[in-house]
Amino acid sequence: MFIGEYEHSLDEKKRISLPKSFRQGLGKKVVMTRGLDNCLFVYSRSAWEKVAAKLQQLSFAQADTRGFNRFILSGAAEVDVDGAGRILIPDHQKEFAGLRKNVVFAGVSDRVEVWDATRWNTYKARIEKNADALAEKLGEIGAL
Amino acid sequence: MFIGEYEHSLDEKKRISLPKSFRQGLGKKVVMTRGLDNCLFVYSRSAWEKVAAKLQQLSFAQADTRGFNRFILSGAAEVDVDGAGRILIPDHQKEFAGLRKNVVFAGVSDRVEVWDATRWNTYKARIEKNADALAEKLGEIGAL
DNA sequence: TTCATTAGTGGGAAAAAGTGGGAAATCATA
DNA sequence: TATGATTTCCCACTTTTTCCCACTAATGAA
Repeated sequence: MFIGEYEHSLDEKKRISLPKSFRQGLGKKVVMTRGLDNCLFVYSRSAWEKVAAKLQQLSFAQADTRGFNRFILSGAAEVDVDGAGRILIPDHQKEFAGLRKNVVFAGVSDRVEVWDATRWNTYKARIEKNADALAEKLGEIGAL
Repeated sequence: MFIGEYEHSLDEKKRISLPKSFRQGLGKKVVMTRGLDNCLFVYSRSAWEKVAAKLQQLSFAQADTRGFNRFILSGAAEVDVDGAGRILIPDHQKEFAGLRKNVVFAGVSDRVEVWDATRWNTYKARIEKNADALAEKLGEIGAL
């Protein structure tokens, strides 16, 4: 269970250190994928295998499942964690998530999300503002 | 399981190096076929045999499955990987996929796709735009 | 306060991946 | 058989990646 928010910086070699508290849960090899709202998702290898197994059941005959597979799989990357606890962000993912120097790691239950700090702050401001309203909605459907 | 996106360049001799991370999974001989959406599919020999077996199960009675068989099979070629990890793209496939100098390799489950970089970027922009709809689908199959 | 420890960061050197091009070998054509 | 074109093999250059070490700021204990 990953929780918490950490801001780290991406260096010129596109390396970034994982927050210490996430390292054990993620292991020495992680899989990063394109996520929603322009962030990246980071999974441990075992968590990723569950996702991958489901995707393999989809056929390539339909255009939308082809697109779906390409979005998830070609947008993913298996990444090694180096001796200092850092990972290397692939170019296409850096671009997708609009990462600049300041990057936020956010723990969200079974995955870690990677955000550009500016985008994160904008997004966070919005959800903080709407938190009360969201809570009411969730209450109505019996989630809380 | 192939994942990730890599951009390499096709040289004047129509050679192109396979991304390092795909080489082991593909082996020393690969099968390339016409793919869907104007890209090429690259399979390892063993993965290709599974695809071929599935195609053989399709009936010859219907005109469209005959056509599909021809599309895949007649456009296929077995290609050797050279000492530097490069393959030679046959002329008709180069033309089919509209490959110019910049070429993208995309790992998609059991196959590697080969795209002209420009076409890929256009296609990718489209699927990224539809990410929300795709995400709902992901939710349905319980993958995320 | 001082010292030791550790997380995060930066940079240099070695290694490897990707790329280009020449020479030998092969094939086709006259 | 001779000639030219194409293919194959090999070597070399350049850029990128990897590995390792070192610095700094923060933390906590003595």
